[in-house]
Amino acid sequence: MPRSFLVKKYFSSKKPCYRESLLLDSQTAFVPESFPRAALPTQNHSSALTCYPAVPFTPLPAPLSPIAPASLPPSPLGPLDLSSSPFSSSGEEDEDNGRSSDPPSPDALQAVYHCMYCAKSYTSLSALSHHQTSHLCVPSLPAEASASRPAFHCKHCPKEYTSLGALKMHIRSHTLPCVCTTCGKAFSRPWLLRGHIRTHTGERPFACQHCTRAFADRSNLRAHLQTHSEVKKYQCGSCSRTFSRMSLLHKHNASGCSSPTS
DNA sequence: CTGGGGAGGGGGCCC
DNA sequence: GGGGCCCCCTCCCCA
Repeated sequence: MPRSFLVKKYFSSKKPCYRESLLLDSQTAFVPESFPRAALPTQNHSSALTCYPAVPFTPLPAPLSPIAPASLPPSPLGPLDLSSSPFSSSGEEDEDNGRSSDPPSPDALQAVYHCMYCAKSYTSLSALSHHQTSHLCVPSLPAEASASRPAFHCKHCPKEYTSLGALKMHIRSHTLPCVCTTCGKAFSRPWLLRGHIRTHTGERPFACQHCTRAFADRSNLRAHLQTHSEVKKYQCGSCSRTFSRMSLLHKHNASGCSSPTS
């Protein structure tokens, strides 16, 4: 059984902002100044299913603009909340589906239209309408608001979605159409299969710039990069100790954090 | 017990 | 609308 069907995420209170987290992870926050930025490979591993090219690593050219790690506010739950830094003022990084390349949020302008689900305000009705649709996939909708929305139910599990596309995507996790020709293991998406195939081929296209290690998975490289950082991404709210992984923080908390704040 | 690597899944964004 | 890709997250296992 897929592991993710067993346990859902511990902390999902904040909607992830990928644009923001990408900025933090790969550009600024979690790489101490003593380390240059990691060279994450660009999107050139898409052909792993059919061939296994040697992937060159092109260091990202963006300069370091580090946020002083020592000044990071403690965050008892999950990642350090760097969104509260001066680089992301309230409302500036709108959670408008992560499309932060758009003009600044209307929050900074004269807001006229207020969202009925949250505190956001917009200067145009269209912007408000677009924003409010983002609430319609949230299970905690007001009943009267969700009652008129179509619901697509998964026939394999109790989950339901507001769009057929989302449901189809979910159903793939049940049907597992991507099958490894080597071992027969099935996956929901092709890129998952590609990552799995690397376990057979030994391909490790994601190399650490700080040591000789290489990884088959970008997420694992990212986690590994945390080990090179003196200030880890996840911080205990009680003892301010930092950890490279959320799971380590969970273990730390589960074992009973008795360390006084130092 | 802790830290880290390996493997994998889900949701979301972009093209 | 679908596919590709990304990020976040989790669990398992081992040193």
